[in-house]
Amino acid sequence: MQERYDPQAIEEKWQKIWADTHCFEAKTDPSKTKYYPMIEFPYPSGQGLHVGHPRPFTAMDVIARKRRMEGYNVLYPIGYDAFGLPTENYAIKTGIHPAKVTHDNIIRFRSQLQRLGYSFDYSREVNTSDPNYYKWTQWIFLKFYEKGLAYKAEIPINFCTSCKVGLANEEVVDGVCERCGGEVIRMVRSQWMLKITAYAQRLIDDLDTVDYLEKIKAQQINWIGRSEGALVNFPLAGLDETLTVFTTRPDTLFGATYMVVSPEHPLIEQYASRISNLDAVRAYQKTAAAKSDFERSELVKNKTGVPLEGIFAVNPVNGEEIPVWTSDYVLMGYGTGAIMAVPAHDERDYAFAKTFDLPIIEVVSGGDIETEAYTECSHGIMVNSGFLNGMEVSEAIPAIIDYLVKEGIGERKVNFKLRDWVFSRQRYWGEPIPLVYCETCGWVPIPYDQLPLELPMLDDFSPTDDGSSCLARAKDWLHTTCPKCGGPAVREADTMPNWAGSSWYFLRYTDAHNETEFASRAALDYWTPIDWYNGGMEHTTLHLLYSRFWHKFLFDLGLVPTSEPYLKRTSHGMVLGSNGEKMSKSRGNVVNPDDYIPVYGADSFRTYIMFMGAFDQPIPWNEQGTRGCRRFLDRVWALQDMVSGTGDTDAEMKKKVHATIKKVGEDYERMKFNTAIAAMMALTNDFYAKGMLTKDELHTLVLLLAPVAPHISEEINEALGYAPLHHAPWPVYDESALVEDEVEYGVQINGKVRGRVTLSASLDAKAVEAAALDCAEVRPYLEGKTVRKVIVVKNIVNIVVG
RNA sequence: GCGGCUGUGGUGGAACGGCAUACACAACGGACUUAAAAUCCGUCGGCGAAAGCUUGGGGGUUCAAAUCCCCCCAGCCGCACCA
Repeated sequence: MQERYDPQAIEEKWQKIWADTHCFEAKTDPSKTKYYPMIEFPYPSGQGLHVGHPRPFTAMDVIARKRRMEGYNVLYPIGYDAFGLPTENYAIKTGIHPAKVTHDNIIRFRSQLQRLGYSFDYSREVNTSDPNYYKWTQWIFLKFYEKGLAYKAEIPINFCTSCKVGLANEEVVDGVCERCGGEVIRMVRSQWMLKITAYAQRLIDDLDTVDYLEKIKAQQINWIGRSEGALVNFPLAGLDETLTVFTTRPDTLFGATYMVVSPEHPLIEQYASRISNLDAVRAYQKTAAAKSDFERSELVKNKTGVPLEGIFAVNPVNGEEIPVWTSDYVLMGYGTGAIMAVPAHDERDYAFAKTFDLPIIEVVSGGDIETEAYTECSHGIMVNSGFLNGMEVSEAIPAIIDYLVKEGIGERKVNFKLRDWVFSRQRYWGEPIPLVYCETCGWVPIPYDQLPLELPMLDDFSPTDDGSSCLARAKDWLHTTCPKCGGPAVREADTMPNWAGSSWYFLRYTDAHNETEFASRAALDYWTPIDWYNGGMEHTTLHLLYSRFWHKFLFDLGLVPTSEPYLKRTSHGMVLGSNGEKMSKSRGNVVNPDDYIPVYGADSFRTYIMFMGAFDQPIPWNEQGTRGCRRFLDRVWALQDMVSGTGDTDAEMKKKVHATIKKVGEDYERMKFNTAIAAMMALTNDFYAKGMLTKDELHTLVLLLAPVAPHISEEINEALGYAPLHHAPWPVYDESALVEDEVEYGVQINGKVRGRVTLSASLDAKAVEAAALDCAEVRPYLEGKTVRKVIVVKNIVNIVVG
């Protein structure tokens, strides 16, 4: 008689064995086939792990453990994305140094992870805020600088006029500062940028070479936002100057009745003296500056704007003079910051023209421009458009572009929504940007052999009055000498964004302790690319794109062996609070796994987090379910007392066992963890119904269960007398055991199931059809009707009558 | 607003275009117990008198639709300085 299932004792025992034997520490060994699964490393927040973390961690632990059982050399690493805003804000509030806060949080995270029994290789941990790590982040940044892909630009930041601090978008709530409710303005600062747009086309094209979920590819493609069109130059009346616009619809050029420039467009400053209503324009610019791009495009229905009185443009194809307006629905960051407005065929322009009573000229027939813009863009017929008249839109586009090129008034242009990456933050808790500014030499990089450029130790982390990070107050650190000329120089006081360290951490895992390179070529050649990367859908556009960009850059320098970092990318749904809302401290609905492990055990917790719902869908936390999974593991444990004999109980049970092997293996690969667990529950129920099982059958069950609930599986496996199962072979099903000799057919009349017949599997379709027609349950439905057609497919017979 | 996704019993969910509701949770009944808990065994979607109807609503494709297409409604995620 086995003792009662005691998860605490079992889990402690096996976690110690795994740690003592270093069995999950990966060894670079080219004689073995590697497998590199990865999760997104966590941000070590002060709240510790919440129940959302274990969902992806457990999922990939299942994959990692299954791969080991399949004989692969597995690297399943873990690290900490440790720079960032919450830690810095906590430091400002408490005066405790962020490095200390981070250190303590990481200790807590690690112990929580270990208690969940993950098969991480803790010997390769990375911490992005460790100088030995960010030395290489800085090194890569200098490579970007060296290749001309890091540059300075004037970009607005959110600035709280009351606390005098630059704010993240997230800290601006309803247009005011989240902390003090003060007014937030957009203040232009000179910031470092990374030229991700240089890689836009390759970031789209290379998606064809990787196995990402289609929705992830779609998100990336839409975010990059490639569109083909033309640049068109509009001369300004009476000035030796043209206003250039980007348009995807050059075919509608004859319908352009006015132009709009963004409130930040340099044209306004350049010709300020000619604008007769300058006060109104200035006032409008000020209002627009307070809004984010997001707010601007959101308020699409109520269009606002001001004409630039005194400035007119000339439509280059028909010589018409048209007014120039400024409006905040035109964004400086997209295209040229100016548009030609064709209200008849663009919804935003239509709304604007209606608001300000501007002319609307139809140039594509087929719509009703009295009521709405007609935006059909392929088969409409051109009208009121000179030489384009009579063409379909699809013909008119190349025709007008040829004309523009020939006349020297425009050119073909591919445009991307993707913008270059603003890489400066006015913060303390980030990687220092390793450049100095010298009056004589300009921006000068710090020599590679002087990296890392460490953050200076400070006591006060609050920002300075002008919005610079507190580094600007560390005078001893800030003032230095120019590495080039030896003259006085000032360090860059901005730091890098949190995204920097997470853009290459997967490379460091392959060789985490290397002091002379970010990773050795041998380690990179063996371990990269990552075979399977799972993460949140919320990282699909930014982190995923940024890290692919860095990887391609390193590939171009010959520093990594592949142009894509991840072969496969999947995503998990968020675990919501029990009220169905996103878990957050402010909502008070955060659930911590620490509350459940002592009560139910880590295995029950892991099983439930995988069982609770479809892995790719969001799901509210529900404590009750953990109890159900504990009940399941109790029942598995108690199977030990029902073991009798070896081999198969009987042919019927053999079929069930092998069907379960097949189902569980396939479902793990498809990330259908919930149905894999349901299948193991069902098999367990079958053993109970039978009242017995063999030793081999129990062994098979614990092998299947091991990736999800490794501790209890090891314990039962050991009690059965087998060697530890974390490298035991994954069970193989016997196809011949699955063959059914009878099939139950559902018999439908016109698609509705009316009866069923059980027939030998060897019968052909004709015989099945005859048996179905003769079935007692369906005969009444056939009386007085003509059988028009009978379809026999799989285990369905559909009889069409009329 | 733009982009992506989701909608099935009291609840979480299952279902290569092929018998809707597997597996659990909750509830209820029984056994065991002085009793309770635990455990084990069992019942369990709704409406309709019935034929039947029923996968957010409406249309379509198909022999067959939760699944594919179109429109609508509701909700979730992201939107570039949260990570």
